[in-house]
Amino acid sequence: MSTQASTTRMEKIVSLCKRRGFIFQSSEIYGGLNGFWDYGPLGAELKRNVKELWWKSMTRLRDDIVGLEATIIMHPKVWQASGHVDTFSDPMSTCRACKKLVRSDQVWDMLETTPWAQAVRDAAPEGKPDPEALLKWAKGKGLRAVPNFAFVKEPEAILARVAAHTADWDAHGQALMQILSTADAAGPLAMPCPHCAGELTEPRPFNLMFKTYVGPAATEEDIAYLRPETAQAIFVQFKNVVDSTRVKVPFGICQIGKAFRNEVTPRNFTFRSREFEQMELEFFIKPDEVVQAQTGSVAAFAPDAPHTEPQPNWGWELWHKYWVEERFRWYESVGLKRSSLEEYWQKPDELAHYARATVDILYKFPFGTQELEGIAARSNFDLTQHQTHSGKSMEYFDQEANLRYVPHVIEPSAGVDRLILALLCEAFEEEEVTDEKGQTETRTVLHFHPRVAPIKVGIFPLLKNKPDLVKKAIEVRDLLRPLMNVFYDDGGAIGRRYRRQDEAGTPFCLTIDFDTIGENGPEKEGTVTLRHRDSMTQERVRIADLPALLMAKIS
RNA sequence: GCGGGUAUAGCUUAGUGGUAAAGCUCCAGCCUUCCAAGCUGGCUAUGAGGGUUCGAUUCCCUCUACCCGCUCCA
Repeated sequence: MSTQASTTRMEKIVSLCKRRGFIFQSSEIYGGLNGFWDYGPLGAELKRNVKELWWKSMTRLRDDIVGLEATIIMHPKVWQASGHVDTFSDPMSTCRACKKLVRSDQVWDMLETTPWAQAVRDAAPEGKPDPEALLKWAKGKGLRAVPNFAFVKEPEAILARVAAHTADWDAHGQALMQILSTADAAGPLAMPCPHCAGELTEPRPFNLMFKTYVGPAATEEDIAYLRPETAQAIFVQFKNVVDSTRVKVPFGICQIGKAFRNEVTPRNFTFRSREFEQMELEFFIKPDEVVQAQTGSVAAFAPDAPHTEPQPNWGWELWHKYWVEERFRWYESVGLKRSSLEEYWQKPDELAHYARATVDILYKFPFGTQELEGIAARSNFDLTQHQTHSGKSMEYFDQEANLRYVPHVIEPSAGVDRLILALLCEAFEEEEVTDEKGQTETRTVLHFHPRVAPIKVGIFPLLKNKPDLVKKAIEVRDLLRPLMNVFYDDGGAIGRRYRRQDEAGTPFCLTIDFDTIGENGPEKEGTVTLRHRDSMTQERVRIADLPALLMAKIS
């Protein structure tokens, strides 16, 4: 899809979301708030359905996973142990030339291995600049390699500043490098961009964690954070769950909940938001050594073998693979085609320091193929961290193996809001429809899987000025209402009402007509028209059969 | 945070330094025997703040939000 077409498609989806009440801008009447979105009536139903299906597939349909619902604000030490306090607050600089965003504290490290920076260091033995060598480089190789470098642009003027420098030169050449990077003699000293040698802006703090204060005093000691992920709560409560539920490794703890990140750039509608919801599972497994000791071997990965039935001799690799496959199956069950998804194995240099392997499940959004879920093999990093920081043992006693160990973990971690957006993108279609008169028109329809559709069935009396039809329609509504989300509508022509439900993604509509109330003979009495959203076909169904028929389709 | 673009009704668009226009949607009524029919009536808008001006939706500035890049990994 071209950029133009994909942007237009995305705009249409955003517009539909607002028009029909799926997603609104947060605080819209005050101008909105960057990175925050609300779900309207239809969106709220859609999201509830999705979360419910995930929760059900994790907890109720399995006997090896239990649920948890923890608080958003936790002890600040949790985030020190997890590493978030360190990794989520970086000073950042932007390059004025190439506009890249760089972590300020990594600039000097990055320059260590940069060829052009090495050339500059070569022209300054022991950190003491050699003006002739520098000038030669600036007018030759430097000019070709890093034309954005301030020194290359004005070698003579900056060399004069180097000569006027009276303080000591440091052996790493940082003082020299800063003078060479700074274009404005009157301004503060700059750092060079490791990518293009352009001038970097002043470091600015980027705190990705939202801070708040616990208690009214609001002093430094009261600082707490809104959780940037739900996973840590699971690790923190690991012991309590083990002690209270009789679970045995391998087992999982799952949680759905809000998380908060002060993103640099919220973008792409709800895709990257500052307040978002996660569905995370931490699946605890035996360390490979324990599996080895118990079963004599750790099963090796075989590319063609299915990994649908867990085995006692599985090590982390097979458990990881198992969860990747499970998660793909689940995405297909809520209506994302396998062909719309991609599986991406992170390269070794992309892996977080704690991860042995991470697979991303990506969805082909109109704005690009982007991550819905990451499935990480995290070893026992997190539990060990919390053991160290809290001083409390996170060891599990394995009766079968007669061993004590800190379990390893496989973490499938999904973004709910991203999934909702993917479902909307997947479902959205503008169809050309030709009517009886040969006129073509556009039918906007959301092809949600009935399982996730916000409204399951629309219920219409064919005509609203015929009390018998209305009365019967209300009876049908009351019959189905306790079982599923129904929408009763008697406004406008019947075709209009069908189309309204198409835009809402309602898979079924029922029309109560004169046959239903027995005007055309007893054999048709008690039947209604069941209209299907995707095919627009109709069938005749007995009212008495509706509950079972519809329940089968939506569950 | 940086660069580029955009901002008029619920949606899509028009227009103007002097009363803001239309289509669709929505609401009410009439009509209507299965795919956005018709008739009548109705609600609703210049993102926020400041400046220039007798007068600003229009010109200028600031802010905010959205879209596209840099960045990001739920």
